[in-house]
Amino acid sequence: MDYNFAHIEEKWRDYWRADKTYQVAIDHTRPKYYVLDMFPYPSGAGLHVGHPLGYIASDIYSRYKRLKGFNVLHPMGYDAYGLPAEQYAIQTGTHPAETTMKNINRYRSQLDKIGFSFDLERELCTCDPIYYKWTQWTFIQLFNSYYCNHAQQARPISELIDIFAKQGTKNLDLARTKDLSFTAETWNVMSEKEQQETLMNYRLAYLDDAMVNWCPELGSVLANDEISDGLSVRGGHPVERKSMRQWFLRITAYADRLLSGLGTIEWNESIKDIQRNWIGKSVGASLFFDIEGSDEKIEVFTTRPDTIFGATFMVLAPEHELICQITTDDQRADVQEYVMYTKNRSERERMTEVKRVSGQFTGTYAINPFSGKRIPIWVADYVLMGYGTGAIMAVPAHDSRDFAFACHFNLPIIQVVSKQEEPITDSSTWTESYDSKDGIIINSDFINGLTVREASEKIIAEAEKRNIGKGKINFRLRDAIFSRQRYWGEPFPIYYKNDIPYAMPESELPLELPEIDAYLPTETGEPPLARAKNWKTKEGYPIETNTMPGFAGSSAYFLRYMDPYNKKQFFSKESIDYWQQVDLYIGGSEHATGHLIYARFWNMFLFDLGLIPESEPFRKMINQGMIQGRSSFVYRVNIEKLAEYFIWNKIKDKKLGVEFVQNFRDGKHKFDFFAPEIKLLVEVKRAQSSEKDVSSYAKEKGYKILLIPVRQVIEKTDIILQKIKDVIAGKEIEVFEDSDPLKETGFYVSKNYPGREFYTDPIHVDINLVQNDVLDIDAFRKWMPHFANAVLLLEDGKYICGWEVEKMSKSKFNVQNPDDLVERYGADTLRMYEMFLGPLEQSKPWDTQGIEGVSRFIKKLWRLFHNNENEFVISDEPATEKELKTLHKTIKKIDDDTSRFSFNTAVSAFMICVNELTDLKCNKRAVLEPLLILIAPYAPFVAEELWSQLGHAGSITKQDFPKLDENYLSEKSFVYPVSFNGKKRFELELPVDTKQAEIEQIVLNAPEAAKWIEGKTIKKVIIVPNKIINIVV
RNA sequence: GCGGAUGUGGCGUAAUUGGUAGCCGCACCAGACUUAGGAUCUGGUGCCGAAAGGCGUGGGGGUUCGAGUCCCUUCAUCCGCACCA
Repeated sequence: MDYNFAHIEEKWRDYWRADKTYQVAIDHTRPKYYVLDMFPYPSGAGLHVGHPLGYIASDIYSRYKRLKGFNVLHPMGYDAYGLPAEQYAIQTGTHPAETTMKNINRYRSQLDKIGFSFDLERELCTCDPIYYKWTQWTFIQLFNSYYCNHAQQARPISELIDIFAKQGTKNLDLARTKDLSFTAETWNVMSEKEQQETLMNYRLAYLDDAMVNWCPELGSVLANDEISDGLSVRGGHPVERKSMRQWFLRITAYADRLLSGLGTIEWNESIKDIQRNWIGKSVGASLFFDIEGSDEKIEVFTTRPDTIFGATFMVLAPEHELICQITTDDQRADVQEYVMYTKNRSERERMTEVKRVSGQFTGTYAINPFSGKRIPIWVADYVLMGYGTGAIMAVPAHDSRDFAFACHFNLPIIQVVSKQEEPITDSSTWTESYDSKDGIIINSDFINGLTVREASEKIIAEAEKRNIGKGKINFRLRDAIFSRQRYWGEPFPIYYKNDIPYAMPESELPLELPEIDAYLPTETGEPPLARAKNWKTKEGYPIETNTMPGFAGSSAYFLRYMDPYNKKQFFSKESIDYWQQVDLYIGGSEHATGHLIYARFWNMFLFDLGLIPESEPFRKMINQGMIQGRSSFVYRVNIEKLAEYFIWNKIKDKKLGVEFVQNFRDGKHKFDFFAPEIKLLVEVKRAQSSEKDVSSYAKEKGYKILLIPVRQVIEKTDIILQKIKDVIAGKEIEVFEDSDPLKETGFYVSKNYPGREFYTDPIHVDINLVQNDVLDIDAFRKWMPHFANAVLLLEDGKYICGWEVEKMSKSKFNVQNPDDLVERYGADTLRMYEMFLGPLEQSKPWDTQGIEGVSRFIKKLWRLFHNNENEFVISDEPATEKELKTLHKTIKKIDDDTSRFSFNTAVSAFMICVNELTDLKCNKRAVLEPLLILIAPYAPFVAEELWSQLGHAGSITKQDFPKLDENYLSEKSFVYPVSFNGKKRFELELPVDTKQAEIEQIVLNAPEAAKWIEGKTIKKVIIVPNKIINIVV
């Protein structure tokens, strides 16, 4: 047995590199297929076992597609801009590029070990100027574009300038920041500055003042997904709201297309749902309410215009601009106090105190435009300024939040929707609102008797007629803040002339990231780039000092892989025409509301420019599950005591015929067990320190002694018991010495537990076994069967320290490094094991215990080709029917499973196949050659090696997928399960072409059947040919 | 609260249209070989039962000759969003 994976894998890694086996080029004779992984951010911790899961899957699929005759583009690169490198730079002064390159090199070598079939020539890196030139270029295109809602398309801003000059804003429907309305005359007399400011209202990349999440500690603005519970995800620093001038991308212009596009792509429904939710389209109406004693109107957005007659008050968000104006003098102090209170309430408090009702009456009334009733205007922070208009009409009868508010402040509740078939109840006695849209309108004048839907339509039509409102669609999606006050990101190709931002000429790209002396904001709070010397254009104009966020570089990288060295274009027309779009994208679902939305948006924009043929970037996507860390809570167990009890219970259990005394004391010595009849001392020892002492004492007394190193207790119980039996049987034994009892104890020894004492060992325990911080002993024994009969001694019965199962991370000390596994088992084993773990899309805890099975499987495969002396033994004799049946069954199964990404069952099929061939002692070339091709995508190294041993030159990856011959699969007979009343009772083998009537005859007369039929009448016999026989009695 | 997903042996899992529940692997048990090897091989292994047999896919109910699979209901866990009007 000599499967030397280390040697084999090194050999083929070198071969692939030298041969450029995986290099691809445009080839019009073959269909293309583009398989993409989400490229990694190369963190300092290196790759962990969760990373390769998706990469292995995509690699198997790529290799599979190649065998199937496709020209496969399968590239890899690095998402190199990111906060960790910058943080490290701030702390140590190391240039982020240096840290990043170091990490990339580490990642590359780690990936290389696993045997991925990436076209390494196409590797890209987002922080490389030849790459980010095109990130900047795309930004300029966004800056120079506006969005026409009418055409549902991005258009050049130059076109808009012409339109403004001719007709102003008349008849235009544009994506915009604010509603502006001006004539051509007004436009034409505007100054350059005014015109530019106006254009800013329409650009797809624009500047605006915005409340942002400012983190003083990091000196940076953070995206919503970079914040959790009011603290920054990185570092956990407090985050506050602050108004700043920021770059935005007008992603909201694409809200509808981002939503409808989901219908055209093969993505996991749950990801689509997350995106739908994130975009948050609501159809409703915008209605205007008159304010008593004011010329102003309050605009509200509602999805339930049908309930307008039930609106008994209005609520404004505390930031609403009209509050100051409309508050009456006697309420002013209270309202101001309330507004201040909500302002100081942190984001976090607001989130955690959702249930708490608070608000303040302004003293003013509005007029319900339909009922004409006076309704009070309140201020409350359950209304958010960021959604809709920051004002609502409150319908307490049919909205739970309004209901809670009305109850708290004792405001009237009017029912206007009645569930059909239910009597109308007194709404003042309600304990909850009726929010359902299922019902008939009541108490509502001209819409009475209509359904909710009909009433909504009628109200909207009426409002439009009376010019007091209109139908409106609202989105939850916000424009993306695109500025970061950081160093380590793409600089904006923007300069300021008279404070007006202009795009730099494309010919000056890339605008390279300048060197600076420190990676911190300046004293005055300017971003780090403000430290750069001469950060100005040739003409001397200052350049933007913000940099782009992480998602900038990752939003279109998949296009650049198509033509990574093109200096003149983002990508050539030829390459985009050939590669089109990503056919299969594999990555984590955690990017659902970040990267995956931005990439779609970015792609749609490039589509609008006519640069790419598909408006969706990723045709099909698969999200691999998270691999979670295991071992969570750490218990300290007195391992010697544990071993003693364990052995003691075994001895009692086995009834050895000899009485043992527990804890035998003799003078200064204490032994764990003593059998007086045969003078046997048994001592469980952790270390060797006292062994000599003990054994000399035993010798002196004429006792036999069995010293058991602790680790052996658990692992070698049977052997130990055998030893004891031997002694009882009168055989002589020697003192058993273990060379290094401390080295491995059979438990996981935690290096991270600081106060480890001599007698104790921490044991990692599965978190599921811990409830309310206390270990479930019974469950623990089941989990670790070694302890089934042992008494567990936990210190205080409490956990000592622990952490929860969660994503793998370095900080949790449970990172599993794939390198170690490759070193120990080989890359082929790692690859197959990660696939064998379970369905690709499922989250699963990482557990290396099962890897042995896969390792054995590969050795078994090797042994089909080699004898015990490791000589290559392959026969050219024709294969038998049975062997061919096994082969073709496997071809079919692997083809099916691989094509539907069921890699775990494919691995299982390989195991079955190799088991069967081993049983058949098959070493026929005719069977093993096709099998090797089948397995090559899964275990490429060993496949290549055996392929070359079979005498082939060149790589196995260039072969064709074996052809299935169904003839070998056909069976002559079928073993019918025979059931009575649906319960299987016996089996019956019959030729496959047996007629139904004949089957019935045979079954009913079968001797096994008599027992079940006896004394009963047969009601029915169901026969499904070659499936099942069921007899109803 | 809303949306989505998942519940099958001691464990990871399998069962493509409703048709033999538990494939494959781990762990375990028994044995062979062995030096008491982190190697290999053979057999066993859902639960209860000596057996016959019974019970079994989170719980309850239903449809069906037949349900892990379909329907209703309920519980638990995980993920996403979360005062979105």
